[in-house]
Amino acid sequence: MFFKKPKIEIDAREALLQTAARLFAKHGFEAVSTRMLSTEAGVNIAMIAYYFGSKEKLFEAIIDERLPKSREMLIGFFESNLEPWEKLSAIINHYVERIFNDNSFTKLIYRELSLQQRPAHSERILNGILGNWEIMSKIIEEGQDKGIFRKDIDVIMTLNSIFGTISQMVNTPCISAKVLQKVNENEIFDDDIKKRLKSHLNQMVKSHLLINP
Amino acid sequence: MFFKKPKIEIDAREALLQTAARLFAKHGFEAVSTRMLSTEAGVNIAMIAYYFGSKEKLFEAIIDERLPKSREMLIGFFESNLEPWEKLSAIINHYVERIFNDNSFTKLIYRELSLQQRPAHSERILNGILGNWEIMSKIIEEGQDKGIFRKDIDVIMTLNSIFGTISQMVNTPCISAKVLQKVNENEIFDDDIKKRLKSHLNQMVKSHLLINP
DNA sequence: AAAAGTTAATCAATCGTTTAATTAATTTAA
DNA sequence: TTAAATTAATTAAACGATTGATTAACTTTT
Repeated sequence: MFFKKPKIEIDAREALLQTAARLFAKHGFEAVSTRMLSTEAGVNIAMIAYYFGSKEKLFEAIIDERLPKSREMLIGFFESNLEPWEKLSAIINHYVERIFNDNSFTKLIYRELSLQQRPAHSERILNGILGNWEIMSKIIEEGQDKGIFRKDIDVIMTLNSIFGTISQMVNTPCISAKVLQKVNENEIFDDDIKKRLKSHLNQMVKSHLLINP
Repeated sequence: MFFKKPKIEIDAREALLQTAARLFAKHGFEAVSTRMLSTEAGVNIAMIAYYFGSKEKLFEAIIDERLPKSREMLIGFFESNLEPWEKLSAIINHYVERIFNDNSFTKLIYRELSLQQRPAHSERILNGILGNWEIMSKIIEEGQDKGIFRKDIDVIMTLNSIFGTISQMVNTPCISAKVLQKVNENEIFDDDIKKRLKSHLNQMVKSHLLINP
């Protein structure tokens, strides 16, 4: 044989992780049965316990795998030599890009925080998010120290608005879809809307933060 | 007998409606069993089927009861003789007041829209919200026509930010609580934070919308 | 007497998890 | 290099528990 058989199939563990992230985001943790999950992933139901211990620990594995990536991005911009506003703008654009590419994980963690049913999950997620907010806060404070940003703004509430705007698009795209008269909810996540969201967020935060917009 | 025995106890139907709204908001629809619900409401489990037909129809009854109230408030401000900005500001303040008073219903409908598991529910909720957004849009357009509001802003994205900011506080108060170093999540919903949220939203939307802020 | 409301018990279905048996892959020993 | 031994991976079947819903008997109200 000249060519090895290409290994297209991913292993059971990875299949479970990916399928679970997608299904949990779509239907919610409780609504996804272990049977539905294992069938969709194309593996035996016992593989959940074998690789993760339980359905709940599978959820935690998803969180632990994806949360750290967000932090790396933020630190990258934070430590760059961009001006404060450029840093903030770059981060906003990066977040928008990400959720338009794949919003399942964001949907997942926001709903988990909203429910607060599983303290272990919430704790993990909260610690991750807290670190991100601290970095964002520092950037805004940096801009204030440099005399570029207004000092009479509420930093935490401003972050609430930035992430609130984004999560509104992630968690209830059906509203925007209906208002924009799209037939299908997924039509929301196209290049046109992405551009509009970026432009709007930048414009709004800019006029809110900058002393000389 | 001079005095009738005061009827303090609410009937089974009302007890189920109130308890269900609270529990669904806290734990999610799937996580609330009919046994947990009926026990908490202090009625027999069979009362759910007797009064509503099923657990799902009980959910729909909650929606149909509360959604119309939101519309009345909006129309009231819309038809008032306030200036566009005053209308918008009053509505924002009203929404903030409401969620700080009781956020369970808001939490409920946002999670339902996020999940989109039960199309009948989503449809009901969406129609209600769509009407609200249309009224808000008209107010903004009214301000634009009067030359008070900027014309180069994205109306729908602006509404996304307003409601996104509010729903961020409703759905993930734990983030704000952690950032603001509150011990308990519920400490977020106090008068201080309410004032801050109102002030921030007004300030941000004002500088975003008004030509002469 | 009729209707409305309420009860405890039970229904089949599904839940997450576990078991014991079997196959596949890897390591060890000759 | 080969065969045996060991470990890892996977399977179908079953576990007890819980799910939403229903039944028929009973009590209260009209």
